[in-house]
Amino acid sequence: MDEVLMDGPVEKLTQVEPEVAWLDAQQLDAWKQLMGLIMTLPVALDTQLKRDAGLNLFEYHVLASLSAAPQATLLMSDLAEQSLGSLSRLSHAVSRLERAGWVERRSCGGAGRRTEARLTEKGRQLLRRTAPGHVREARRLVIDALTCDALQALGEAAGQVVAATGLFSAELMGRNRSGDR
Amino acid sequence: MDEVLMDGPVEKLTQVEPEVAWLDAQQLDAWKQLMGLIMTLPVALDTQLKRDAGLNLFEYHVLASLSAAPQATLLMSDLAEQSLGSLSRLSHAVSRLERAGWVERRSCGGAGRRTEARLTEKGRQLLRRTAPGHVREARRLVIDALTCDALQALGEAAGQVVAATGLFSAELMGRNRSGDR
DNA sequence: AAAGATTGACAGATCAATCTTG
DNA sequence: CAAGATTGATCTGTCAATCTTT
Repeated sequence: MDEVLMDGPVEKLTQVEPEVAWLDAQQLDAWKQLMGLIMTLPVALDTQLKRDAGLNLFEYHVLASLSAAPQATLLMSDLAEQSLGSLSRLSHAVSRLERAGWVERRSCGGAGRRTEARLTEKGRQLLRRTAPGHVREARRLVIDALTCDALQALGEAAGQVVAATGLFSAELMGRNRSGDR
Repeated sequence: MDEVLMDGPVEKLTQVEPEVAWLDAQQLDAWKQLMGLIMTLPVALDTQLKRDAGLNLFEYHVLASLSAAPQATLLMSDLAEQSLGSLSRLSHAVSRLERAGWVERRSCGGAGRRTEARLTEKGRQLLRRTAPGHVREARRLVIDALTCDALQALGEAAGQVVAATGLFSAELMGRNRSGDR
């Protein structure tokens, strides 16, 4: 079985492509496991949350980010960063959450069309009810499935990948380097 | 800033919930990095593939799985497993790929409504053109962003998470345990 | 005009229902 | 009828265009 996934086509490339180094067997194996993770874990987490609370993972993150903020309130653009999503994705999500009565919007002064989102009491209650089941799933799939060291290593590596994408500010994800604070 | 994400609400639970152990600071940090990874990496890979080849990551996996199979042909249900997706998701995806002329369906005898998918020559060419850019992105974001050891650790951990979800057969993901074969 | 946010059209995923063949 | 696959409705995310406020 000649894999033509990441170790390259069998035939020589005659492309303009500036020569890529294909992956060796070890790298390829790690890559496949990682693809398994990203195709699998979000689905599993979404499924549990949707079943038990009618939320998806992103919406959960939105509620959780708000609940952690002073006044349970955050500017939309800050909330987007905290929740690891685009502003557009957030805006749609908040519309849904607002419709359900879990979040409220409030436009506030300042440059641009500044808007704050606030977690309602009803939203806080939902989160309180939902968190235990979510944590249980997190433990089952990840935390308790790995040794302490393996979990640390996973976290470290994940952090470096996120940094490499450049999609979210380093400070946001920060606070994990060994022994600080 | 009292986080109410995974370390639990500040107030005591008065739920029927059978007591969950909240995450400690280290676990929480690893979890957050992991969430960063799964919200971030698929988006980055999809973006590159869509821009350069009009494919998303799942469709790429479908083509790649076929190209690695004998006769570049696979039963739909086997292809779904190989590509890490549901049968329904696959069916929709193959319809698109077929419309574009990259894959062909062919119903074949046997129990149920057995159908084989085959990579066309045109599909193989697309994959050949597309692979280098995808590998380059994989290197940039993951392979070359980590030390060799960190990558191995990431792969190992990812494999165990996939196993914990139970979503894909162990044999499928297998072949990575230390030193076998 | 620039920052901040929303919108609508469209592509893709999921779920439940349905179809097909042995 | 059971295994295998498809379908359609519905929901979510993305992208580009647009709106609003300073």
